[in-house]
Amino acid sequence: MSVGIRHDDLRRRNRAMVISAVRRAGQPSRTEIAATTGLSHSTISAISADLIQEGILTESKASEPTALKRGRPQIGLALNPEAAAVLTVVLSLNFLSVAVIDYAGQVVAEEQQRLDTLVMPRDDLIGECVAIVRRRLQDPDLDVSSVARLAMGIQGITDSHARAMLWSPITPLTDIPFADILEQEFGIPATMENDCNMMAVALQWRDPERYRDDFIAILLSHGIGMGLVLKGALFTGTHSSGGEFGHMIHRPGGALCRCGRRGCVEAYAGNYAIWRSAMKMSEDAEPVDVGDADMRALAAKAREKDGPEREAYRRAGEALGFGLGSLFALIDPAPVAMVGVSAAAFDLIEPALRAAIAQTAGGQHSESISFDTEPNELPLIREGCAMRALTFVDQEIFAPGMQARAGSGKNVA
Amino acid sequence: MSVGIRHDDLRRRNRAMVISAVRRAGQPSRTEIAATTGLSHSTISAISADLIQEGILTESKASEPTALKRGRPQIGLALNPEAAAVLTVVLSLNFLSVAVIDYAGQVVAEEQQRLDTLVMPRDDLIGECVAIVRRRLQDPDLDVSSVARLAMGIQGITDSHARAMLWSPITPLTDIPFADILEQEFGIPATMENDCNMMAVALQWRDPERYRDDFIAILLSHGIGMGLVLKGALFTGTHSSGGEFGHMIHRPGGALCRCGRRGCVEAYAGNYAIWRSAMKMSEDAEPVDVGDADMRALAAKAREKDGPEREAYRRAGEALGFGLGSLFALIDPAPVAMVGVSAAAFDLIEPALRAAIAQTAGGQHSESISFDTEPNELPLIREGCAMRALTFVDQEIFAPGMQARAGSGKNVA
DNA sequence: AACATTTTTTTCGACACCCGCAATAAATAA
DNA sequence: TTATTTATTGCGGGTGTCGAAAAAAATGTT
Repeated sequence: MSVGIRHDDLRRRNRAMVISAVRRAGQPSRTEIAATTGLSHSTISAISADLIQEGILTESKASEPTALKRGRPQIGLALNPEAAAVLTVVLSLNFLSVAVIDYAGQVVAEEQQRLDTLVMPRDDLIGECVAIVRRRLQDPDLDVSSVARLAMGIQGITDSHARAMLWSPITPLTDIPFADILEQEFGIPATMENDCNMMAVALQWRDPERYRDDFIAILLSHGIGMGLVLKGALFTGTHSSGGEFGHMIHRPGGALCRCGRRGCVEAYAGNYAIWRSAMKMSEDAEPVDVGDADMRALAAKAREKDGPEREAYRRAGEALGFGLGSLFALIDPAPVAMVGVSAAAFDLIEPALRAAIAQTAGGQHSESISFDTEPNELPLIREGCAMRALTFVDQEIFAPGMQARAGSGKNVA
Repeated sequence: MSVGIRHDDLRRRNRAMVISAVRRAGQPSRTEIAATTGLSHSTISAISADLIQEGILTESKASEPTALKRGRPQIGLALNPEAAAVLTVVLSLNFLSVAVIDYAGQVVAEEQQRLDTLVMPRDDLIGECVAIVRRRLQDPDLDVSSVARLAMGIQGITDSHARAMLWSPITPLTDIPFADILEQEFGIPATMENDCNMMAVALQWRDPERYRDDFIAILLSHGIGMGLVLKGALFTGTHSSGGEFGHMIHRPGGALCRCGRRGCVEAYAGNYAIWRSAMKMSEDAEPVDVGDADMRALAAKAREKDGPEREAYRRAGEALGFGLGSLFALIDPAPVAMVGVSAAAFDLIEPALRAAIAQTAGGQHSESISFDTEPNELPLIREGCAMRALTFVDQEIFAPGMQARAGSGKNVA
């Protein structure tokens, strides 16, 4: 049922491709773009002339350090920062932050706020989110009409269309259609993204060498989350955001998980599980939230001497290793980024993880699987939301389907 | 790095789309094709005139039963059976079969053969495969030059480019580049496909209502295999054929698996595992191949009275249930087809499977997950290979990139 | 300093493709 | 026999891309 390609789609797609090439490459010349896209110079010339005229791209002659070559110097093309703006909202445990980002990807304003997400009633939680966005949009330095997209990120499960939060560990509330709420409130298209997916998106932009076609981002925090990129594209479930790595089964009928079930990977490797194990509490003990400082202290103790703390990290590593082994059986091994506060304790986790993965089919060449760590997840999530929103603007607003293109070309420098 | 769309790609893609629409719909009229593809009537008219002229499609006025409508009757378009042919090779335990299929998908010739795959030396195994293909190609009824593609299917792991068998349970041999071998021998493009992937492809063609965008085909046989379709496309690993569901970890350090590791799903749910368990053998006992007749007898005994046989199936169901639960945590639930000899014993497996999956995050609405069974996998594998090869011909040969189109239009009726 | 060389970018003419609309074809209903 | 309905084809127009040539903008050379 895939649909045919019309003649006008052609221009649309090639426009999108040029924009995307510029966003990826920074300041490519027309010749470079022609090379990477495979289109002819004439076409690139025509499209970029359009884009410059519409104020989406600018010519940046500022490429002095090139020189030293014969021939006419290349003219770098860059994204016009004033072409549009996007706004990100990241909601995490007891913490809310927003940022305004210009079209070139630079943060131009931000605001953060503490709040008790675990106990707030539904209307308050929604209200605070709406209020902080409104404050940013009312900033006199900001041209509201240029804000073309809102992207919200949250820890937990979202639906596969990125419209609503279905479930989250940071609140007992469920099924909040944040995307619809924000759209109705501000009249700006919005999405509700899963935090780990956004981490993966951000990594892809930060380090495209390492994180390109296939890789995994795992959040080691209160819960265990995963963002998965396969064949260059973000992998999502068929109904939800999917990739609930933390709730793959490690030991059938095993330790109590925060999700209410038993034996999930998270029930051995989540912060609360490590804590519970280190404190020699029962595996049936109710999960509790553990502060980052406490986790760091726990890791320090585990490094100091062998004892229940070290054993707790060992068990976490084992659960993660067998879980990754099962995952790798499905998708083949890929580079892994460990993100979050417990990623700072990865030295304690890694030996058991590697030992476990080596016992699985997916870990055939376990020594060659490489792990990278990044203790702070929030900047990654924000960055991912920003890039998600910006690429939406690139594709859907600046290379629109069949809508009138009038009105989108604005803010000419 | 995705490449731009050139002007000539346009026609190519739309040609491919028309062919694909005809293959899917059977005998659609030009108007129907225009509707499903979204292209204009003029375009469809022009493209189908080309395709008819080249002998790829034919007009089949044979649609008498339509009638009863006013207006000019539709002219059905059909694939010209003589436009090309493909050849499938299915290699399974002690069994080799080939079939020649015409462009419309009808089997025109087949041949089968027993052989001792487990003990054959490398050259003999390859030699037998080549020989049986050669015999079919030398059939005087067949125009060799019309054979446009070979597709071979094998139980086991293949590489992600469908070129080579990497590992298979039917032989101790590894890394046989069957695709290259066949191509060199016969000068016809070939692929080496994973059996379960082909089962999934076949199901998608057989019952597109049920098996469309997202579904799972699981082979319950000597080993446990899986073919996975996500968002309408066959899912493969990044390096191998992937989807080694049978080697996800059910119980860390548990029963001995045929792969040499411990605790895999297959070590509880493969035929040998069920047999081992029913015979009250140790979980460390070396896996043995069990005949289909023995498995059917075992299932009969399990149905008759409660005992170790029934318990063995229960355990298999549990392993499959927890495995599916972990899988569903990643991709969300989807319809499942159980294929293979033990699928005929699914009545014995299902209760424990459902009980297990209900204990997992992926089994949230476990009662709504539906299972279908199909005891005979070989026809499915062959069908999948055939469709794979035919769609390749559709896309790469009859809607070629920039190659000269001369020489592909042949066999005009 | 003038001219040659190199490389990038733009311009121009040609060609291919798709679309919309009108015309034609082929049936049924009145 | 004529009107109506539906399917298919033909034609003119518009748009997009490509290739080749020209123009532009630098460095090297004499």
